[in-house]
Amino acid sequence: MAQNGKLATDLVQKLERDIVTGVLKPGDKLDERSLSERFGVSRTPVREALQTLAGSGLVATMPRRGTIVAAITVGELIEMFEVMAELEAMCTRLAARRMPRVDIENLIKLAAACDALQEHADADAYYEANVSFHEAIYAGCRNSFLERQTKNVRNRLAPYRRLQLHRPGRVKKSNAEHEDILTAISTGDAQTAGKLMHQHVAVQGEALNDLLAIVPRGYLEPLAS
Amino acid sequence: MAQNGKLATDLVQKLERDIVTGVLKPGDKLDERSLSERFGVSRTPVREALQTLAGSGLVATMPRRGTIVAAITVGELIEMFEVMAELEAMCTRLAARRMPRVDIENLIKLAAACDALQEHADADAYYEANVSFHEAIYAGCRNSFLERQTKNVRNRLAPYRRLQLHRPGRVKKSNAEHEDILTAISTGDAQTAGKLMHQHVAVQGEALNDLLAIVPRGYLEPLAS
DNA sequence: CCATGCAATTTTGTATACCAGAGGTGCGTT
DNA sequence: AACGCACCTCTGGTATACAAAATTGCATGG
Repeated sequence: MAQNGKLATDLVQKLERDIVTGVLKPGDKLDERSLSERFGVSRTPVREALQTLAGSGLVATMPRRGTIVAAITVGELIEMFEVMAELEAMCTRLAARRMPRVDIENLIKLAAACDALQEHADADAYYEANVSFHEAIYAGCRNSFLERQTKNVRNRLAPYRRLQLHRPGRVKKSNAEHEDILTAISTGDAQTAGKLMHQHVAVQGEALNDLLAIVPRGYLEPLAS
Repeated sequence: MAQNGKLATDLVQKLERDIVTGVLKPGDKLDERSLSERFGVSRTPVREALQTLAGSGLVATMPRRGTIVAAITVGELIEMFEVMAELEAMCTRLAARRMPRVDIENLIKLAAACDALQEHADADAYYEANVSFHEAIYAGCRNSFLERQTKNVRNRLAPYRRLQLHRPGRVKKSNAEHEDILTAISTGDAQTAGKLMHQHVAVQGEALNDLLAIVPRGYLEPLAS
């Protein structure tokens, strides 16, 4: 969407990856000079990149105060999960109505991949597979605007979502829910598919209280100061 | 969200207003040098402003080709209305559950204001009143993230939405729908309120075909080139 | 010893200068 | 006369230099 110069675009992607994958943590300071030295470019493209990231909500910049990786408050996080559940439910409802057979076949494979990885200890691999499954559904809604919007919110939640994978028994249950969603989509039952997906996502938001007990103090609210 | 310098922020607001109110039309070229001369600043803050606007989707910039006011294709427009209907429905469902009495009283006043203006020829005044009514509902959902998200989509649709006001009989019907939504919210019937709002918004999207007959050729698709 | 105020340093915000790429125009050739 | 190539100009992209503001640390006074 936001097409800037080549250098700036590269930076956006690199920083985005670092933020989403957790290399950069919420609250981390993003100093323009250090970044420009680290990537061997001047401050101008760095600023453009930060600007773009601020637009998508991944970083927050306060005037004359600098830029940090967006540190979402608990309240915001709950709000975002509420919206995320609805967006994914909408994607799923539309996917149930519009997804062509061949794409559903592919979706089945992706769900199977999640299943295959659930026993393994490699949380990252499972996480990736899970993302692929969900993104395939986004694509299935045949509404590229909705798809972008949903991916955007998901990206912003990503730094926090990783924390929730470690909850015991959740992965197994999550996979079972995938199955149910899949069959609902497959039979074209849009209402059921949407409702199931809504629960599937909302349960993560509702688990925020549990999650807070695990999170290191000061991790979620450094922006509050 | 995207906090840049003072000058750049001013520019963002000015340009945003010009775009949303239709002073700048979709497809209009936004030349950096002209803008910097016109506002008496250098190109740097202008670029930052354009960057921010690109992030929110109001303008589109192609590398080495310059920046134009976002010209949405008909397909995108339909997609966006589909999402808009859902977002507003969600706001309304939540508002029905969470809106405090005093805010509902205010909402009643805003609906009355719409009613009062429906006879007048002044389309702009009615348009503003209508926006106020809808935004009061956004605020009522008590989810500031959802509120921002919804306003953003509304802004991006704004340049096109104005066209649809002139459809005969629509204003009267629209006001009647406001009444129904209002009573549903007032009685806390979230499901009904949401459904009514969804229809209220979606009907505008469905009317796109009618609308296309009115729109000057080349107005909607200049981006396609 | 602590608090308050001033100064220096660090970092962001703005301006300007320079470079590279894309598009248009004009001339030459077929 | 038409098509193609080359050059030129115009616009965006990048770098650097300069200015303003905020934080921090030190010094001085209570």
